[in-house]
Amino acid sequence: MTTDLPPSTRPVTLEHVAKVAGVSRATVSRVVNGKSTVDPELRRVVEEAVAATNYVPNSAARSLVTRRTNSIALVVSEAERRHQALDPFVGRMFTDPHFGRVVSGVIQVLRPQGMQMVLMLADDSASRGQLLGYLRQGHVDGVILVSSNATDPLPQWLSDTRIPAVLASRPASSCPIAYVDVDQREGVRLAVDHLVGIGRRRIATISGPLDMPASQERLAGYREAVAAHGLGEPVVVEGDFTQDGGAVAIRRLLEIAPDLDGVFIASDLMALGALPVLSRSGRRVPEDIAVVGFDDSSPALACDPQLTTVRQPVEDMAAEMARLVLRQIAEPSKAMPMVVFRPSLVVRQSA
Amino acid sequence: MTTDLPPSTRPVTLEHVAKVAGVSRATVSRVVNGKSTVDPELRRVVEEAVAATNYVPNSAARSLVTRRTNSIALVVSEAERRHQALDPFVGRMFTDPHFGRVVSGVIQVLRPQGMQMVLMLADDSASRGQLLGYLRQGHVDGVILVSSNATDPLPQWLSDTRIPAVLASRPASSCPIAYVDVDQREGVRLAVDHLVGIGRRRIATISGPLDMPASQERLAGYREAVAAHGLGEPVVVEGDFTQDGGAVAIRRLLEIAPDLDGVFIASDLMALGALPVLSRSGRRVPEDIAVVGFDDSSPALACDPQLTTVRQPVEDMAAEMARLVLRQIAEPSKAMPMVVFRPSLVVRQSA
DNA sequence: CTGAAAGCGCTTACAG
DNA sequence: CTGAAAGCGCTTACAG
Repeated sequence: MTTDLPPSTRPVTLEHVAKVAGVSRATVSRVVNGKSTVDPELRRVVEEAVAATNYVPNSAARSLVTRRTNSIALVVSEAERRHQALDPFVGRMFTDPHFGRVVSGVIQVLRPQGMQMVLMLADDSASRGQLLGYLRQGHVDGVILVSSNATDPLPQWLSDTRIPAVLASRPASSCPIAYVDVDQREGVRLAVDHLVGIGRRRIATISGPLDMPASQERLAGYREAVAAHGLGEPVVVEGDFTQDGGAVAIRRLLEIAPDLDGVFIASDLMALGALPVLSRSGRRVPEDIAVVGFDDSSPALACDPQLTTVRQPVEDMAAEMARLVLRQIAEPSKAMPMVVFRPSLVVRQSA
Repeated sequence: MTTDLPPSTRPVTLEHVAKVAGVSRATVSRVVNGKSTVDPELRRVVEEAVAATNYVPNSAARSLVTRRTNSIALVVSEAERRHQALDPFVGRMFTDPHFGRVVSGVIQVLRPQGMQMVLMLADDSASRGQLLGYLRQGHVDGVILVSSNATDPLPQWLSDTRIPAVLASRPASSCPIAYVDVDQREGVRLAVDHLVGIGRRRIATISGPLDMPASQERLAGYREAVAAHGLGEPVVVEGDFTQDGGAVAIRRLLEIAPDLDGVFIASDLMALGALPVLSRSGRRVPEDIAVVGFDDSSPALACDPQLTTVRQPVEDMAAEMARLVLRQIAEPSKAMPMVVFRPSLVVRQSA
């Protein structure tokens, strides 16, 4: 528990423990690694020596021979930023609570396995190249890729190199790689069904950027649901997943279709931008227009009224990603599993 | 750029490159590590061989001899959760955008140095013990500690073990360790000065949890500023840095001092909870009560009206933390630097 | 400037 | 079940 050794002493090695226990290094190694083939009495002696010396194995030495590092990379991949000079800070995605939930879910399963997570950012070709070198050099045992970039070459590269890898969503272009995703269409169906259930008939949508697969899926889900309920012409405005973008989009929507009584907004953050516009236009939420968002992120609670929204089980999905890499590491196989989770609807005040 | 090698081939080693270049391993090593003492012609030959073989050094082998891992740990330390069963997910702090900004700032300076960041969570004594073992085993070269835990033993442990380390804020109990912080009092002074500047005289505060040093400092700053302006009795309610807590606190404040015309709220999130209460009580913001928050986090923009708030240069502070660990790693010294940043006031609509 | 050799701390066949 | 020994891939005095 405490650190008894003089701080600047050389680290204790297997050799040292072996001497204390009066056995060979091999035996100490076996005990430390929990191999069963050790005499109980010897095992006890060794364990005492380990405790007495405060021994901790050197992981570099271990990695060198086992070719395992007990760590996986969580790679965040973003499109290249245009105005680097104006915005010197990297990794916009890091400040997204969604990212935090992914980290949480991943760490949750990694930790009990003694696996560590190294966080990497790939946001231009230089960093992507550096990343590949890093992976090929075997610095991590596998990778989980969270990409916000529709034209990301990483999924294909990962797939080519056969490094154990899992994507946080369906790859934009089909490529043989494991991934975890949520059933986007199902989520939107939930939203539209709910709106219809509370009597809405004139239901529009604000989509996400349509170069992102998730946005495409959500829009498709909207169209399907509207058709299924015989709701007439779909009304669609494309948004950009930002708060300001939500405000702009809802204004356009009100111009196009002033008689709306329901809207599905493809992200909570856009809904957060949209609500004040609605309120200033004299429309009450949910009485005049019912609003459903997507994500169940913190903006949903910041909304006034609080947002009814589609929840993805992000932590569960992240945990599953971790399990999938771990499995690939343990037993490399040709199988590229995909796991699709079901979303749920969180009903609050806005619809 | 591309991966020409058959995927399952053995990795290329120094040995291999040396053979191709017709030199010794030592020479290849020197070239790869940029040692200047190599004949230009030989260097060229080696560089070609490296490129031709697609050589990447094995980092475990390198670490084993250099005793450097080229990685640092970003440790998030939280108090133990009470209702583990109800809340199976770990690392609440990860979803805080503040954390994302720290990651961003740290990665920004680590990356050009080829250093990696491993993310670790310490949230109970088991994980703290595991962490210590990990550090002593030399798995990382240094650590940056972000602690939300007032009674965290980690700063002291880190200080005892002499591992290069930097804290993200002043340690709760004084202990000799480097840290970076923002001048909390100065920030509050900015807020109160602004409120006075727009004519407010009856200014209260909602503090953070008073077992946290940052909360104590902010409260002290409030008291100082109120005294400096001769504003009469301080009016204080303790909050808990949550949205709901903000709502509860503002209600109490209105009971205690119904004639308030200004309030400094020690976090934006609490302000987000407070504003709707104010509005429902019939008070307009900023006309009747001017509100200033702290953090300039996303809730500040989610507020309606948008929040005037104190901004900490979080990314800059995080970058500085990274520089400080790096410096400690490069030249271990007794000096335990502390760097204090100046906050600024972001004026929006609420005051 | 270059190379032969030792050594970093571990794991793992291989004998016994 | 246990130990002696080889070997993982690199860096770095040390000679030359």
